[in-house]
Amino acid sequence: VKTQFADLILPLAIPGLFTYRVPAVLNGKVMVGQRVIVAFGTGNRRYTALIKKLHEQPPAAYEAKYIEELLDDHPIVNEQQLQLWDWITNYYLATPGDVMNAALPGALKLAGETKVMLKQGYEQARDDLNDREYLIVEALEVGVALQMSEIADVLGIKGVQPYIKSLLEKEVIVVLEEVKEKYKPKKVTYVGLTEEAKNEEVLKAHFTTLEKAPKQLEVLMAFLQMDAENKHTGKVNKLQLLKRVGATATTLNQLVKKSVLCYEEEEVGRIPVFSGTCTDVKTLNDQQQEALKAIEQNFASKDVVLLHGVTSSGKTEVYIHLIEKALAAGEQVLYLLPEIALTTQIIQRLQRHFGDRVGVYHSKFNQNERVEVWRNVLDFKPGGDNRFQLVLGARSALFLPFSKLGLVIVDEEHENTFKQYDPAPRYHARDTATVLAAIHGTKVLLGSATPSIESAWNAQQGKYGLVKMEQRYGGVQMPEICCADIADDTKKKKMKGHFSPLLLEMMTEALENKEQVILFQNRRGYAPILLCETCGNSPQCVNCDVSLTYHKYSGKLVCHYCNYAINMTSVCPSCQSTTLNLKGFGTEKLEEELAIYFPEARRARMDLDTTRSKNAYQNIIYDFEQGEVDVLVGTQMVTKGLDFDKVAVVGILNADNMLNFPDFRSFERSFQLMSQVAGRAGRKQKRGKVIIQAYNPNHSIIRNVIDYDYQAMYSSEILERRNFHYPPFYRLIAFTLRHKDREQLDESVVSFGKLLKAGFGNRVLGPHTPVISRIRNYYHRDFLLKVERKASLKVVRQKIHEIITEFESDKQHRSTRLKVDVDPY
DNA sequence: AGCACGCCGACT
DNA sequence: GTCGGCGTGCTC
Repeated sequence: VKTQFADLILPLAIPGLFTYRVPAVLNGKVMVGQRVIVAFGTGNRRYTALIKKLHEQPPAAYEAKYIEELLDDHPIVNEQQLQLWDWITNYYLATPGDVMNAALPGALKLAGETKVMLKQGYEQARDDLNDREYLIVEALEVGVALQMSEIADVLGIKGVQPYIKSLLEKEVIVVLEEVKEKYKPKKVTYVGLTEEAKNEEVLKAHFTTLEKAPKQLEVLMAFLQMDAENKHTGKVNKLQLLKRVGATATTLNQLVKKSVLCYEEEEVGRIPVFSGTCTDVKTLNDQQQEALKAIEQNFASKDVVLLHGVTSSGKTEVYIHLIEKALAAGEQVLYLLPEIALTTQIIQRLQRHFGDRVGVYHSKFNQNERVEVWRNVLDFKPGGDNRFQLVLGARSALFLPFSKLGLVIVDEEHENTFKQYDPAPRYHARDTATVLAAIHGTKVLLGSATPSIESAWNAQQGKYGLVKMEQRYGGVQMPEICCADIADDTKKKKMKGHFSPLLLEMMTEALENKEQVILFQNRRGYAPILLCETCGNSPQCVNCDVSLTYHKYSGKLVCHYCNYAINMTSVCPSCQSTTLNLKGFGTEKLEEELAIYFPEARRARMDLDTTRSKNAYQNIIYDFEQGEVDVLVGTQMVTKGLDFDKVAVVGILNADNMLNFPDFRSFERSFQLMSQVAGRAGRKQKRGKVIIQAYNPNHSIIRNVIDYDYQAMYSSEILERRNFHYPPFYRLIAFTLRHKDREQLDESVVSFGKLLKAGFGNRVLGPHTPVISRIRNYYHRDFLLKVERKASLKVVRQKIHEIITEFESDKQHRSTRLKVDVDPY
């Protein structure tokens, strides 16, 4: 038998794979896609690695280490996934380890904890120890094994390694390499009759003896009753039983002690089983019917179809029909949504049709729940009755172990949250989804009311199919949008706080009619900055190059980049004068002004600060839905996933704010955001109103929003993009250099710039100092590379690799951090 | 990423 | 003198 070798992906940001030797006992048992435990690096730390390739070539240049343990009987990652991982690694210039880290749920990556404990007979070496070694021994004498970090705490220093090494040599301690399974199955305790009590005579006898213990008798009776209700399965949920009787576990334990009842544990899923009944899919109206037909026709010749349908045109119902067909064909479906649009509303709607076949996967799920979804998707059997055959998820759901995808839907396709910023791999879920679909030989449907310029362009070029839905469902009218000129209102002193007379009037009317209002302000906090009128200074973050933002509820000035915070002050820190003034405003301030002008209205605020806890977001939406709230103030979050019937007015407080954002996408994004919030207004009975407040009401984008003219926005943007070499005509790759020392950074920037320009000439823009030039004490500089869309990506990638290698080979730049972002958003 | 090795400043 | 800081190189 030949010795096997395995090329492994390690969960680290190191390029390439590592070859390990398969021990004889595992020969023939190992498979690609299984997890193994290996020692890696000088410290022999244990990692969970994944088998990428098996072969029989012993490495020539080094002696391979052995695989220590095989964790899975069957692969947990399939061939299609590995193909996708490869594509992401290459396209986004990431490492295999980066991709593995993004793809595998944390609980599947076992933590190798190095612990130490005292060795038998350590006392002999006791006199031979220095102070620190003695301290370690003393700490260990308590009897528990300690982690390296715990020992560091005991000593109060960082580098404990030398002492550990010395203690090992003196044979005072031993090292334990503990690899812990992180996933813990959830268990439920059931109660059943013991074998002897199943005999009727014995049970009768128990009844007699228990007459003196009425509470126990009551529990036993309840057990028998519940068992009968359960159709005599012989087991009853312990907690339910206790709840029914109002007894404590002590009573039940007595019965167990008397061998009447016994406990048994059973593993259960954490994800609740859908218990409602499924309803049939709804009949589609004419527009939906046509759209469905058009999508299917397009799928015959195109891999991707863009469904451009106005807000509440009934896109979801079209999706449901397509999903139905794919599921009926025994295939899996992936339905991607931006995180914030994944509300109970949409989940319940799909569950109503597809019941238990719906699975959900997003970032608010804990690690154990994620593993359960993963395993369920992995266990998919074509043609079987499968849980999680349809997965509704945020971008990371792309990485689930699908084996037979029949359809991928990317809803709200234009959303920039589909792009992962940090950490690597910096992938775009929409673009990755098209690759995933291709691997599975299936189709992608992109949906949006305001498609991204890229997708619209692809559709126009015939690369994607295009299907439109232009009417709102049920004949609901589009809201009337008007603009308030707040420059003029300010000049004439007609503004009340940040409210224009027009907005105030509309809100008053709506509230009088018991209708609801949504206010959109794309900035959280109370006021962005505190400005000193005397010296012009404003309190800055000590770690980042930004002004601190005032948060009234906490009485603090907070940095939105690193969370550094100081107490609010009434004295200028730089000139000691008391002429401090708050400039600009955020959601919190808006909510407060609301209390002044609409004291009667019930208010709620929805932004990052109010939705940190798991259910906060759902609760706010629920309250608003139930009419418990009259005015909802929020950031971007209010633009998504909300379908309300009573919203009469939507106010956009400061449109210029987003239009002036220094980014080539700011017009596109402003159009999308404004159109999306506007879509929240006016449902069944009445035409809604949208007020856009702006200093420049004649801005072309605002006009486009008012006229519902996507096409005009698209045309002018396409022109700009073509002229100034932006996507979709050019591919962008952003490079960011970071360093704690500004001079070192500048030196690196010069060298890197030279290399980049030597390779790509005038396609390189920069160096450029970002708006926030320092974050968490690191200074930043950017370069932007624009390459022609038709240029060979392989060649570009190769060149970039060479440039980076050359740059990093110069020791001078060792401590400069370089980040590469392909298709930055 | 994380660990070891090696070279320089502040304490006994 | 040494302890402990951090820059540099390597990991199958």
